Amino acid sequence: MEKRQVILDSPTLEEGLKTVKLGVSRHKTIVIAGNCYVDYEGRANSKLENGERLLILKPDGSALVHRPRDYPPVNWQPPGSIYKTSLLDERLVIRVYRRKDNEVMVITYTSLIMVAVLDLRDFGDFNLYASERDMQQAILLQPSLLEEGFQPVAHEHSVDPGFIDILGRDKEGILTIVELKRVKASKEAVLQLKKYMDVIDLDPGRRVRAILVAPEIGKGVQELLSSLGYEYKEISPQICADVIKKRSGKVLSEFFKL
Amino acid sequence: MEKRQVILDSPTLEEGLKTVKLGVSRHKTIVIAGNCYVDYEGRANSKLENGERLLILKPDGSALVHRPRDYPPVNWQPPGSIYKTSLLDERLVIRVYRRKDNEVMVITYTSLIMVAVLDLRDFGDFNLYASERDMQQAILLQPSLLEEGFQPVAHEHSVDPGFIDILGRDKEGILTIVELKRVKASKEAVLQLKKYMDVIDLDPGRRVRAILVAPEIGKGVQELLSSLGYEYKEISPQICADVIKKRSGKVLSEFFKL
DNA sequence: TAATAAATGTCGTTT
DNA sequence: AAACGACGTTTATTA
Repeated sequence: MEKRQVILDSPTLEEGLKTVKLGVSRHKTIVIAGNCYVDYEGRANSKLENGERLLILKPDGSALVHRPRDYPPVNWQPPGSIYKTSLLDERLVIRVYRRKDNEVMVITYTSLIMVAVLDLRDFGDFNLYASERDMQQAILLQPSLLEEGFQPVAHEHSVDPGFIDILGRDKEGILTIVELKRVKASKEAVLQLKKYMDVIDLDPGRRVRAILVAPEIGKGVQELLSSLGYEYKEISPQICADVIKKRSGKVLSEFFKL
Repeated sequence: MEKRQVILDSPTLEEGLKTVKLGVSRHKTIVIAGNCYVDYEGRANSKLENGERLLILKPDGSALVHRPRDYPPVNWQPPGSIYKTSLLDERLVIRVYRRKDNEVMVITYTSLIMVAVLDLRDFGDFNLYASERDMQQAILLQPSLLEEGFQPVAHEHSVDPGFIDILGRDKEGILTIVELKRVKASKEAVLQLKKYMDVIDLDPGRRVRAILVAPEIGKGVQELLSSLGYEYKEISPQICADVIKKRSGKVLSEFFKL
């Protein structure tokens, strides 16, 4: 079996160029380390002076320049970019161009520490739990999570300004609007809820409840919420994830009983 | 001079473990490629099934798992995480723990394509131009950019709900509130402006102008703006960046005249 | 294409 | 520590 990667330790710029060109043409994932500077022009402009960084070029046209610190890349291009490599004035120049926003990022290497062309095969599933979507699912599966007697009527109910996360009726039959947040509720969340109430709660003769669901709420936000006559219910996304897991398990075990 | 990097092509898990441990203890930047699965538990939970990915471990405790596609990492930890590597059941396990939020990401490699321990030296300056801050600076340097006769009075003026980007007087001496956006103005931007007007424009006998500055504005947003009696002025962050560049040049040349 | 909201958002600043 | 807004935010969803 032929080798699926080419890894060069301290290559010359010429060797690096040749290998990068090969990797780009074959749509491989390329990792480059070396001394470089980076110029970016597009929605903004930036200049990164000389230093040693990692560059990752992916087959889908996304590119990342990483310093040896920080979580976000210092410079980047989202997917769909086009790579052009060349040797100019004793420098390896990698131009990453993105048509959208007419953006260009140019990485200029003056010396190379490593060039790796990798053929990464990745078809594994990725699943994320405890998202806002999961909170919605959990309450739809087990409405008592919100409160006893709650009955969902609709979810993602389209109203003028957007979508109501959950629309339902409480045990008294009163129309109830539910807004979900997977993180501490902000003033924004209350305003979002208000926006929906402004179009739903038009008839003064009919009472409508508004409930903000979140794992946490600030004092000021709670005050704003109360001043509008809205309510807060503490539910964490993790608990929702657990509910889904249990319910799925139950569904599965019930399936096996058949 | 001793080599500043260790690069292994298709190492065994044992070799990989040894090299990664060395790199971690010496606070190097580590790049690993290989077949792995990833589990994350913290603010949310996730499971990434088997596949070939890149892992980057930085000396500051930030960690990134990159698939061969997409701009964002599929899994990650922000700076401040702690690495623990071990060999378990014929698998190289890298545990990345972050005290904040009690988050843990576990990458389990079943085979290795590459392990690179790099000593990246990076002290280069990074500068970004055409930020919202730059727009503020440009208008303060050259107020006519906003409109003829405009006179800034204050910037980042603290009022109850936050900070007014620029506060000034127009050529008639009328108090003017300016809100800056470096991207297309959204409804949010108008509401932000309204928030400030609600506390500034209290005296009906005194006229106060509100101007939203942005490179672009949507039709609906323009309507909302107009309905409130506010104004829109088109200015791009790029033009502001140019003004700053020119002005700095002018200041510099004036400096040399002395 | 435009608008809107979510994100394991992250990151800085200011109270 | 908490709140708030910027970010080259990116990304997905929906009208």
